[in-house]
Amino acid sequence: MEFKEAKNKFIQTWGALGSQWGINKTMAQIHALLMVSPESLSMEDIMEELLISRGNASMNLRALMDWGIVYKEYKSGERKEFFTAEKDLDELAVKIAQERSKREIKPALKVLKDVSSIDTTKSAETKHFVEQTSKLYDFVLKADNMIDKVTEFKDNWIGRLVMKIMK
Amino acid sequence: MEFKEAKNKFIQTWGALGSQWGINKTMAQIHALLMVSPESLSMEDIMEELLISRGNASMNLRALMDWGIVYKEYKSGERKEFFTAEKDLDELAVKIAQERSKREIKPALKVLKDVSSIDTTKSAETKHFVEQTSKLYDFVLKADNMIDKVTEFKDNWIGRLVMKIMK
DNA sequence: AATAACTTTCAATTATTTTTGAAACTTTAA
DNA sequence: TTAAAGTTTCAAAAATAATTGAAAGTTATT
Repeated sequence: MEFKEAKNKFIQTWGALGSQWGINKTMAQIHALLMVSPESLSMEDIMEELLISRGNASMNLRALMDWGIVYKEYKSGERKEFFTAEKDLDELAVKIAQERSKREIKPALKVLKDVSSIDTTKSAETKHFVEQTSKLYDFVLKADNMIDKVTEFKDNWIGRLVMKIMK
Repeated sequence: MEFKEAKNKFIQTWGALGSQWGINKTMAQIHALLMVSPESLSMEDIMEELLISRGNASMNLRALMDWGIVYKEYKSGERKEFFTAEKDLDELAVKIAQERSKREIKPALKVLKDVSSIDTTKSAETKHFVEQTSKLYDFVLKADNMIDKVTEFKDNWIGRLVMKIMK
């Protein structure tokens, strides 16, 4: 396998993985492309490499910047904007986790809290419902708190110890 | 808010969350419904409650059973099949994680390994590519190993200690 | 072995999401 | 201040994914 083929395979795979996880294909592909580009790329470069339209590139670059995992760069003497990806993978993981927590988990938690707070003096069915949704609330809250803790966690000694134990 | 409204809100929210994470809406809704049902439900019950077709119910129940998070039950005297959800949340989380690992992460890892193994004696661009994809391979492998370890992890003492530290 | 009860399959339809492309907008340089 | 270079927006089109429903397939009962 030579470079061009490997690069394309990587971009396609990353795109497919993204769409299985609720991130749109182009967004994941742009990110993949920027990850393996030693130099920052212009919108033109990206459109050309991925064969996508200007609008598509613009919208997905905006989304990636909103997620905080792609940055704009200005080159002196150049008028256009260049883009580059967050390449520190720990940083990347934390940002993605935080963003998804904020957008998806936090709102779901609110609903779980609400629905698990209904008056339970009624039927057995209601009791079971409240029981289950309360458990779910606790569980999701715990999982979500772990995300919040990861940033600090990966820097302290016991964290590193545990990482080691987990291989 | 009374029971019926709460139940509906829960099912809708869980369905929406599912589709943001690459699980189809109906599949997540059926699971949600079974989670809060004290009794196991027939396909008929599920169709009626979620207003979906027989085919849809059948296919998504099959998928949930493939994931190992919904089980068939037979009631004596009844000819039809009843369904019930895994209600132990730790068990649920582990099964979902394992399933997604098997279906999505493992194949992606294979690709990462392949593309990061190309001949690096060529251009600087190639060197950078191999460097980045190798890092990614190590990172994803580590994350995936953590999933494999969670089952045992949650049962042993240091695991519980760390859980406590993480609040 | 025929029939009734129930489940699965899958081509066609419907719904949802993504992408395009051209117009509107913004910024910079002359 | 104008025109060129570049970017964003968004309605319409295309692509993708989910759903239906009826026919085919199974299994249990008489």
